[in-house]
Amino acid sequence: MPPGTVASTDASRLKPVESRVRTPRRKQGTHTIHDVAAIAGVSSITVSRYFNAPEKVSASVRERLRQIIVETGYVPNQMAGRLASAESRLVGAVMQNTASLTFAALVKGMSDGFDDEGMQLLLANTDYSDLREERAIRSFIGWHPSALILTRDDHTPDAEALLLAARHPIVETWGVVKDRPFHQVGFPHSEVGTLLTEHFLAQGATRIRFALRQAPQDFRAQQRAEGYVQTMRMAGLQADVDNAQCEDEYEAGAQTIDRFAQEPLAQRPQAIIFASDTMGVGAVLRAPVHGLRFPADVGIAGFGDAPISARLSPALTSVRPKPYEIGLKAAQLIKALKAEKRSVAEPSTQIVPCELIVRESSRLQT
Amino acid sequence: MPPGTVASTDASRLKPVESRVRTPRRKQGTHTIHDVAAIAGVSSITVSRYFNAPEKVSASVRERLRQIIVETGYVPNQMAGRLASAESRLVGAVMQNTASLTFAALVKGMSDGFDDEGMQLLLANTDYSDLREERAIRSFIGWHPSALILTRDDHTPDAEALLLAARHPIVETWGVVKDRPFHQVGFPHSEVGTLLTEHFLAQGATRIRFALRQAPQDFRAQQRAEGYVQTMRMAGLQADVDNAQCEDEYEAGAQTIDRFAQEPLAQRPQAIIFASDTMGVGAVLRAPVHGLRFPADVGIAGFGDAPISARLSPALTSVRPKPYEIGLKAAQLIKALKAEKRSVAEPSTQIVPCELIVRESSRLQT
DNA sequence: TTGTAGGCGTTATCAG
DNA sequence: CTGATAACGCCTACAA
Repeated sequence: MPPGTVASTDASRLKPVESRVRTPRRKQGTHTIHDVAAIAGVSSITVSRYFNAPEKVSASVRERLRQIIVETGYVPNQMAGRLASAESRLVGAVMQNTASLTFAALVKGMSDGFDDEGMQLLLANTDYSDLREERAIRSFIGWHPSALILTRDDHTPDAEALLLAARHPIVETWGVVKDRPFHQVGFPHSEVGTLLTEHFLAQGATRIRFALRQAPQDFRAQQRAEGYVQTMRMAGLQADVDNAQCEDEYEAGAQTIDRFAQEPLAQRPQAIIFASDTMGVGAVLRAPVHGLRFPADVGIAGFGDAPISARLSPALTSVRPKPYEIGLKAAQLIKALKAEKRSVAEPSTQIVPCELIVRESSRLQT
Repeated sequence: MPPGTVASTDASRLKPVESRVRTPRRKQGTHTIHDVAAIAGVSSITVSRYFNAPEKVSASVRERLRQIIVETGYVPNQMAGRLASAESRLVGAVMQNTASLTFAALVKGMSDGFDDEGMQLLLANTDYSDLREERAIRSFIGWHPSALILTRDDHTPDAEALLLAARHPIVETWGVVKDRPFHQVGFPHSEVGTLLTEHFLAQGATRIRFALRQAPQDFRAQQRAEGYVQTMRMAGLQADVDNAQCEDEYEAGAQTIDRFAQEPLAQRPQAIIFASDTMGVGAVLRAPVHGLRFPADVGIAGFGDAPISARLSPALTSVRPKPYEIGLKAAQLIKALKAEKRSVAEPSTQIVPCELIVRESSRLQT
């Protein structure tokens, strides 16, 4: 029935004829599925099937549609399609700091993971603010996403409630902690502290320091420190956490070394674990000022495996996380859940372990 | 009218009662605007106005709705809203390599720029492939985005055609080149080559080399080299482009220095411009092997102002691009275009200039 | 393999 | 300031 025509049923006759007064709202310039169908002389559902289940369309019709679609440049309207099917194929990802290499790699992993399947990634940045995270979650929920990917586990109470009420999978990535009601992909950050502490313990060190930068938002660094503290305690040794109060991370590492240089030789730690490679690099670059050499004067190590770490002298021992793999696995998990339709049931935990990369900086000469 | 009830107008009586045969498709569990309206005893359009134009709703109704919305946890379905209003509030961003710091900063700028306004960012990664870019553009177009942000200007012919036919703003970012039919925000990469070349020319250098890494995808580095070549020609000097054939960028810079060290003193250039800071850093870290010192033996400079560049010895002279600002300005441009509704008309070009950061590595001692 | 009818949840339009 | 009605463009359910 072409637009503008009114079906003349008995019912329509009951009303005055001015019933067709509304002006149509159709945006001009874009073709609809009906246009394509009309040109091809088929019904619109056939065109729909051409896109969503081509095997159900006969080869001849399929070929005709292919041509018409190329000629007209028709692209199905996702808004309409997703509304009708109640399946958005949109995945919301909420990042703490899009600009950091780690989160950027995470995003790339997700992006690559979703590249097939026609899943699209909705991205939000929060700058470590839980309130901005809540805002982002709220916005995303309006899009009825196929899944939400988060990068922290300490949400605001309102956000947590929203997530618990959600009807789609929630995946918390990067860190992994116990007893969360959502899927998790990543690794426990405390393990990093443990790994590095054990590395030095195994070499016979007893005085090991952990150098942290005061940055309340980065609770992951705090978790790494906790792993260190616990491991030291288990070994019957005293934990020694150095807190640098410095905006700049390189400078924080440098200041840690400045303080170290002031200490009497006998009291100095044999090893320093930096909360991040950035701090470790800052330390390596500052050392010559004090005539210090690593690992001769003190063994050091970091976390993150920054590209520069392997190239410094001394090369910096580090723990390498795998953010790209984590992003990729999160995407794969979501695709698998979607395929199985067991979306929300039994949250799973997937560990993507870090790797200890031992380099010159941590080889204690005992 | 609760679902399932049929209004018994005269018209409905004319048909047999089996008129309500279809099963409703409503997803259970989510509230709709009608539910909220029914509870409040208003019509659904009033609820719509509560969200989109609250000032048009009386204070008393507004307060009642606020409560009901909190209680029910109602969130408007964006899919339906955007379909009806034909305004998606979705912006598609196509990045070449999400994992690089530059693109990550670009994304953060956009994200921050759109944080208000309820605009959402759809992100795609292409790994420098123009075919993947075309795919991403095609997917995004189905979402009828409010704008598309791209990070290259050499699209496939099909992609270019899609973009020209698009009814929303297209913004090409990062690089800026002449005679494009779209908005552009960024800077001409050739200018970077010019800037650095002039920096050395001004210090009296006549033998200046440009060190490039063979990486066909990174056509921006090529553009920087071209700026150098042109500036040298204008100065009546001979261009001298060194091509490193190396996957790793640090190593490429190191190899450039290896080659330099082999050259007879008299023939050596007085300055080397690296296509990127990464190469420059590789050079600085390799120099001690050859007993070379910058700038005493040769002045060097890079591009990108990597965080480490300022902290090396010697500190590396660099040209600092402003990816975050570029992303932010692209977002602001899109918001402005939306406000003015002059979406596609007269493409604009907005230069976000780079900054030359002169450090020790390039101070020629003439 | 193809088609018909109507719903998905919202907003534009027009009327009070 | 509030409401009735009909789009928006596609897809599910059912029918042939």
